[in-house]
Amino acid sequence: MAEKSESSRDAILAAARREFAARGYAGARMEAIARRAGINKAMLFYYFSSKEKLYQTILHEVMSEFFTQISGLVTTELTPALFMEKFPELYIRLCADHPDFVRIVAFDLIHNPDNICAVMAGIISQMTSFQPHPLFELIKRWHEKGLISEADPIHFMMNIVSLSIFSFIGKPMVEAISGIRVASDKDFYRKRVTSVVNVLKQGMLK
Amino acid sequence: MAEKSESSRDAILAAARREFAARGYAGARMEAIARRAGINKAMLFYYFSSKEKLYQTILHEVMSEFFTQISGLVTTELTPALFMEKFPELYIRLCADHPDFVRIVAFDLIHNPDNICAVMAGIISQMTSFQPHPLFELIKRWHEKGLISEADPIHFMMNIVSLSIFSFIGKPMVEAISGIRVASDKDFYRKRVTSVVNVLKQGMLK
DNA sequence: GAATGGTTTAACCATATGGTTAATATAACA
DNA sequence: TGTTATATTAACCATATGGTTAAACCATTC
Repeated sequence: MAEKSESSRDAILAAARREFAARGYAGARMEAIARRAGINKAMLFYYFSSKEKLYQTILHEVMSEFFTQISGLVTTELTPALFMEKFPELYIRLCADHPDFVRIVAFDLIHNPDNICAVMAGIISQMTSFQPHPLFELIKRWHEKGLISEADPIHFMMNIVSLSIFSFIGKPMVEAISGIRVASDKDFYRKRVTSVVNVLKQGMLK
Repeated sequence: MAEKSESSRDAILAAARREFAARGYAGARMEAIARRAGINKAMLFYYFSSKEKLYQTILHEVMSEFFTQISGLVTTELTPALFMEKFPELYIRLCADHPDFVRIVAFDLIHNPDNICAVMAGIISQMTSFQPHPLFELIKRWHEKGLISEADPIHFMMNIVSLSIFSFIGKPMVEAISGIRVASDKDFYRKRVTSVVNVLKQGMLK
């Protein structure tokens, strides 16, 4: 019985993730989530008392996954060069493997930044393995030692994150404008990593 | 009377732009648009026969503005260095001046890429002053001449566009993670331009 | 000043949608 | 086997929402 209940809950979460990713919060339909999960709509409200609550659960799940993965990076003996290699590598793979996550987070960043920022802050404060402040201090020291050219850690990170993530949102746009369609997504993202790492190391390493 | 009609139409368009940007297509309410425009809801349907049509009008308007501005760039005698300076400069200013535009386009890129790509393609094909294919050919030639390090024009453009646009979506995220709040948006985006231009020129120019 | 044509409104309508209820099925356990 | 707690469903409900209608308003023209 516990099994059945678990499978229902999981089915709901999986279906909800897809639906929210595909249509955004306002566009998502509880009915559609139920159908996708192969259950009755009333079940949704049995397991999750409201649309809002279901959404927050998903959001939390998604963000946790991301931060857990990233925390693995920062523990290493970090050099700027290593960081600029490993971060895009990890981030681009992560986004490519979980396209739904990117859409959900991006949507919330655009339309509900306060909420998602609160969720992030909550997750970070609960994690013992990853605290961002030391990372930003480290970046500052890298510049003081003359290892990197960008003095402001915010812009340093922004450059890395931009190059890593944006293609997942902007790819269709660049394709539409250029008229060039990338042949295979897998190849595209592999090439993306090398291009990003090159630009970063050449562009920000002193 | 023509004045009054024009002002109603314009009021609707302005209100719709704000509402769609704030809540996305599905979350936007025709009622709310009417209220924001200071008119009756029925007026919306008098001027724009449906929500979908109103949205498409906005989308078209927004994209046209963008492409018109960008077309001004490409006509110049273009060198890679010049391009890497002027493009981020223009793009970041444009996005900072029209935050609604960014949100609308980003939303559609995430949830409805086919539609917005079709709109883009339509606008480009109608413009005589900007055709992207020659630009992409030019980029290819820059690499053949040994002026830039990235061989693939798609990734070359992707790097430039990513660095220019992403901060408008990701700023709250980086702020939340770092715990650092940027003091003034104006200063932030000015610094953003210099940081981006530095990375690009150092990172992609040979 | 009445006819004309675009503009504006209040009052409606049909339907979609988040959410509820009361009853049933099912497994576990005493 | 009867009791209990959880899981599941069909049928509802209230409200929100995109869209409509018919009448009024107003400026212009004849």
